Amino acid sequence: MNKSHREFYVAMGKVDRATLSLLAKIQEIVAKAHRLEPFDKDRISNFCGVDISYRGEKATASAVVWSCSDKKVVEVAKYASKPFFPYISGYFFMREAPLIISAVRGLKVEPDIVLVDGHGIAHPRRAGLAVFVGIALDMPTLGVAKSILVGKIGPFKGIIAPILLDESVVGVALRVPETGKTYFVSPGHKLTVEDSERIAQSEYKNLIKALELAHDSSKQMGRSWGR
DNA sequence: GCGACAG
DNA sequence: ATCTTGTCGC
Repeated sequence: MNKSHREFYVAMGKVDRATLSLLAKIQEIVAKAHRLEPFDKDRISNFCGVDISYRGEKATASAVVWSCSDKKVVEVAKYASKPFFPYISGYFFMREAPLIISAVRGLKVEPDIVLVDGHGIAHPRRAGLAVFVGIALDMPTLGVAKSILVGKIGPFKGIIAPILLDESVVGVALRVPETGKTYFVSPGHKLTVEDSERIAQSEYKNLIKALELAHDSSKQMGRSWGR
C-alpha cells in the first residue's frame, strides 16, 4: 500500500527493482500513447462496469453492461484466473489490467464507455489502470477510484471538484449527494477531462450503478467458484 | 531526508 | 482487495 509494502515484495522476491523500473518506463511510453480525444457519441447509451474480487488464489473479474435508458443489465461477461502480480501502488495495472481486458473481450455488445476501478491519468506517470485498459481495448475508458493517489482537490462547485496535478486538471472528484461518498474520476482513453467532468456531473447515478453491479457480480462469482 | 501511496 | 461477529453509536 506504500513504499514499505513495495519493499516488502522486493524482499520477498515477488518482484524486483529492475522489473519495477521497466514498468515505470512502459508507463511513460503509454502516457504518450493514450488519446484523450472528445467522446464521439452524442449520448451515452450504456456503461460497462468492471470489477475484480479475490479469494485465496482465485481472482474473478466481471464486466456488466448497464443500459442508462432502460435501467437494466444488458450483458455480463466473466473471466477468472490466478492473480499473477502483487498489488503495488502505482503499478496496479499489472495486477488487474489483463483480467479486465479479458472480461470485456468476452462481451458480445460493444460498450460505450468502460468504467475501471482505479485511476486514469490521475497517476504519478499519467498512466493508471484505465489508460492501459483503454489502449488495449481501443475503447473509451474512465477511471473511477475510491481514494486519491496523486494531486490536490480544488474547491467543490456542487458535487464536482477538480483534481489538480502539476498545474493541470487531470480529473474530478465526485461527491455523491445520496451517500456522501467521494469518487475520483479521470479519463483513461478516448475521452477528455471535460467529458469526464460532464459524465460525473450528469450521469453519476448510472456510473455508480454499473460499478456496484460489477462489484456484486465479481464477488458472487468468487463465492460460487469456491464451491 | 521525511512522508504519501489506486485495489 | 481479503481475513471476519457482534457491537458501539449517530
